[in-house]
Amino acid sequence: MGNSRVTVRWVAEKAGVSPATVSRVSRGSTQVSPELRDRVLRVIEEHGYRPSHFGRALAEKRHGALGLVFPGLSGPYFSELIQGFESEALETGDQVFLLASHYRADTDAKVLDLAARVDGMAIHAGTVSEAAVEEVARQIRVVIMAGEAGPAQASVSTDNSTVGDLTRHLIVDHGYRRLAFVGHPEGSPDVTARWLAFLAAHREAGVEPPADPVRLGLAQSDGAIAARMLLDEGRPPEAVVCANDETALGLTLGALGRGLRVPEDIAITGFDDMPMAALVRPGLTTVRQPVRELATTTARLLHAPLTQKDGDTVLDTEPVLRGSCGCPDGATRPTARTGGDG
Amino acid sequence: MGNSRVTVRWVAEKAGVSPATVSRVSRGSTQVSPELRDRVLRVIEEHGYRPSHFGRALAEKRHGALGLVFPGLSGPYFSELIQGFESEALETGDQVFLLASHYRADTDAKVLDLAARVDGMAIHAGTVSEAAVEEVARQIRVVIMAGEAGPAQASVSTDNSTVGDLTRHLIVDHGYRRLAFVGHPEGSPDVTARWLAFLAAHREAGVEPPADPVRLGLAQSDGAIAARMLLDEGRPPEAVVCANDETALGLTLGALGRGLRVPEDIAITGFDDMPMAALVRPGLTTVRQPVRELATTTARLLHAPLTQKDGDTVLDTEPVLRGSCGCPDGATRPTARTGGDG
DNA sequence: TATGTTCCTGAAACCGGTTTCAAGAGACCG
DNA sequence: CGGTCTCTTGAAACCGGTTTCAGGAACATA
Repeated sequence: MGNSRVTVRWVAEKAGVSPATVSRVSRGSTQVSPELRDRVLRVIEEHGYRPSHFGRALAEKRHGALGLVFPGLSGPYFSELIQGFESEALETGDQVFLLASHYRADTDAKVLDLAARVDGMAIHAGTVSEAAVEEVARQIRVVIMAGEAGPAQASVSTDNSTVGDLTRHLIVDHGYRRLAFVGHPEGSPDVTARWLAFLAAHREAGVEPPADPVRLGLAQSDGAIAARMLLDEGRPPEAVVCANDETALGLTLGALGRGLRVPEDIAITGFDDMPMAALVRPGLTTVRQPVRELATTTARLLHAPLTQKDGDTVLDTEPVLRGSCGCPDGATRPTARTGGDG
Repeated sequence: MGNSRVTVRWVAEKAGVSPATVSRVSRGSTQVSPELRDRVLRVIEEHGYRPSHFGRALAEKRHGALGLVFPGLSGPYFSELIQGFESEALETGDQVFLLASHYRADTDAKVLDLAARVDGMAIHAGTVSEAAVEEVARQIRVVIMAGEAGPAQASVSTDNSTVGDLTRHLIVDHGYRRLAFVGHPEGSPDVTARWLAFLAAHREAGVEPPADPVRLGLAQSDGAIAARMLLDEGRPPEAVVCANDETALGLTLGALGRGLRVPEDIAITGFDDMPMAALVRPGLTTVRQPVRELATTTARLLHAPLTQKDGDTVLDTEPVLRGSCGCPDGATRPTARTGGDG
């Protein structure tokens, strides 16, 4: 029934009206008399007429769709990101098209292709080349998530400096001196900022930081690999700051599986405050970031008028102290930047 | 530069040719003389002309895109699924549009909307209502992944009966008598089949199965919740068969965090053989399924001619024995269905 | 009755591509 | 030199909607 044979003109003829009237009925315009409306609706119903997306988009000069580009889908971070973005797009009746780069080389081409099918695009920082972003921004509105934007785009990100607070907490409040950092600073702007905050906190506290981070990805399996690298060698660190919760949990699993105790033998922290962080024992000390707000803000910016000056929005984050850093499993705030009270 | 102002006709006038010629050049037809081709290419290059997706799709009556619908993005299973699907679609020059349902109620509407923008759609079983699938199948070609298809669609799935082999292995080879199953059979056809295989193996071995499964989702956090439900009560099971690796790892984390040993205090198995399964200690006993092949087969079916009789494809799976069930951490095959050799 | 409003409707143009078809130019053949 | 064939090119139709614009009917007002 719902065949592609049925077009406006076909329905029009069948109902004995003009294509204009069919169009008006199908878009719900009030400018049609009740009798004609009924007649048209009956034909539409009976033959399962659905306006072609082709024709409508061409005539309206808009797709009614937004693009969302991000690196991969491991874990709840992107899941939350996507859900937030979609719920906001729902408000404006837009469809969302997802594009996961998987860090593949042909991502730029796909993004360009996608740009021809959507009205605006949100791009997670670090997934697409700068040149491709510029090119897309030339055609449609672009917002960068979790990173800085070029002059032509807006951006929304979260405050990564809280990793510095967490690091200070480990050094000052718990007295750890030999820390490690798991994450690949060159891999994404977020990790870069977290690594720099980690270093800055060491400098401030007068403690020698590790020469290099443990350069691994953000998946849980990377945390398991980190466990092998850090725990199977001579002298494990006292505390490990992970770039996100995923790796922190992978590392925890590796430590426990090796018979180590957390935090007595090794303290571990993450970033994101994903649901698992509160469910594991001991609870994972981490940083809570408003992922959903990041997504909804981005979606809203994509709908703002093009003329508006956007600038870069930075959302607040906060430390969440649980058992894995050595705190009792009820959270408190870490030592403030100006002075320490143990 | 790359303004939307530049259309075929505009470029044509600028280059002193007809729109037909511009179209021919832009699609790479050989039926154009070198001089004209050069002239047109120069104008295209200079003004950044990009054929409107609207117009092209309307004229060609195809979108050059496939839809992929699945419930969520937790973990590597869907990541692998998506990558496999995309790599196959790349072969045919198709764009892939992802739609994650997140088990939300408005998924049917989104799927219908998506159906108007793609040439074919792969739908992961259990994400969309039967009625919506039928409706979509009426408009475009549909393939069901990981579940059974209605009469109008094809399907590709993997063999879940291997969970029975694994269960038998736990009962016969390791002598466990009190087993639990973590997963929600009503949630997806895959879990249904795994739960039934779990029950069948009990019946076959003459061992009393648990009255009910532990009805939880497929995320790692569900495994952590299962740990709370199974381990904090009076009498924990000797072995737990989890519906997938994610939950198995969440459960493992919960068990280790409570000071239990795996497999001495509790044996645990999963399904998927994701990368983490081999990285944790002890290694996770699980079932390997060809997720990538599942995806590529699906994508290929979407391109097959519409007239072809499709039927349902079932891909093989195999058990992978590691330390978490009690085996030594080098894998062997479990007891065959006909007889046991301990 | 003449005039002015308001409301409804359809003809036609338009969105931006592709493709068919026929015409014109030039090459080849007898 | 006339006829046929091949190659290149542009005019025009087409894909399936939306929207402008003007005409006609019904109704109100003077």
